[in-house]
Amino acid sequence: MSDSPPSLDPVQLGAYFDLIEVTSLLRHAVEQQLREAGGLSYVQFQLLARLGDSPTGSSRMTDLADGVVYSRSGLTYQAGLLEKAGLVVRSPSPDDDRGVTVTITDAGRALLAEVLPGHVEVVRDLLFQPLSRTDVSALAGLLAPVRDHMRAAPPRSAAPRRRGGR
Amino acid sequence: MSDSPPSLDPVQLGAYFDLIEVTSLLRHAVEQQLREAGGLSYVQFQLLARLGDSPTGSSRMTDLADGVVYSRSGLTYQAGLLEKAGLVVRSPSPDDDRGVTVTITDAGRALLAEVLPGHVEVVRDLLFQPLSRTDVSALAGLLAPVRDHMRAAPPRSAAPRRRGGR
DNA sequence: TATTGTTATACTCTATAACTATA
DNA sequence: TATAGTTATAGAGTATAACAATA
Repeated sequence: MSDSPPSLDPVQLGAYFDLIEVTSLLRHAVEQQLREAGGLSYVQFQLLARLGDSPTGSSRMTDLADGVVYSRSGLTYQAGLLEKAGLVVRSPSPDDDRGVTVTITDAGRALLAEVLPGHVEVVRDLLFQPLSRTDVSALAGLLAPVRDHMRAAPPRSAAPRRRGGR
Repeated sequence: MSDSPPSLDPVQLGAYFDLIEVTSLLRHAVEQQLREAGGLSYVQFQLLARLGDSPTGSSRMTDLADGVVYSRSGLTYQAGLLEKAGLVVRSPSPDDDRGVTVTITDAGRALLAEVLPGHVEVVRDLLFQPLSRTDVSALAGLLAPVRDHMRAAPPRSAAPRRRGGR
């Protein structure tokens, strides 16, 4: 089961630990802000933000699930919550009768707008404050290839049978 | 409520999104590996790893809770699970009769050893594969100050009244 | 037959508040 | 009075499997 060096070198280890710690703390802080400012979980915020970014303000369930790394049923659950709160609407997809199109409502946009400044503030104060402009560019440059690599490579052990990557 | 520029610049935004996406995917993959290889959640793995790293193999509850960003009761819950599984033992602290010392057992160390290679493999394949040695150094160099900054700065909006940072 | 989405269900995790015991 | 830890409890989130409807 182990056919490779059993450990990471110290620098890798440090980078890995710091990455985990930094994002844990950031996530924690952001979730708290979102909860207090708009009663939103991070996933709900991501869904709203994604819809808000879309030019049409809508998206199909499957595309949303793929984008947010989520199970189907989990998305149905969250979409149900958002719909109950009046932040999105679900309607049958025009081209595919099996599909469901989720659309952000005006109330959804309003809540997004209300929550965003605080969100941005937390991210800036916590993540970017100790980084120079150059640092941020460097960070972005390092993360982009990793992101692309991860998107391309399914977890190997997981069922690569289904679709893109679950 | 908003007294600052409402958005991040595009480079910051990209870095932020990529950071979230990368760690989400990494976390997902790692959690799956840990679950399959040893029936451990990520938090449980973190606790075991922390104890395994300690020279004595033990730690006080409070120190563990602080380290893993956790509520007291949450740690009690997890420690209970680990103890029930025979991976750790809890005993009264020698110096402070209020305290509880958690110690990793041989079985805990064995499980850790069994799970670690696969864990390392996932991290290497997913996170480090597209990064050169120099890249990793640069990443570590960027994350370290952020980590220190976050450790130092409590979420501001949260109650800074209690202890370190909840 | 494959895909979309929902439902039912069961489980894990996390946090809050109340409580006990020791410093 | 303050701190360490536990307990009770309640709620949110997640995933799996079975299902209905359409492609």
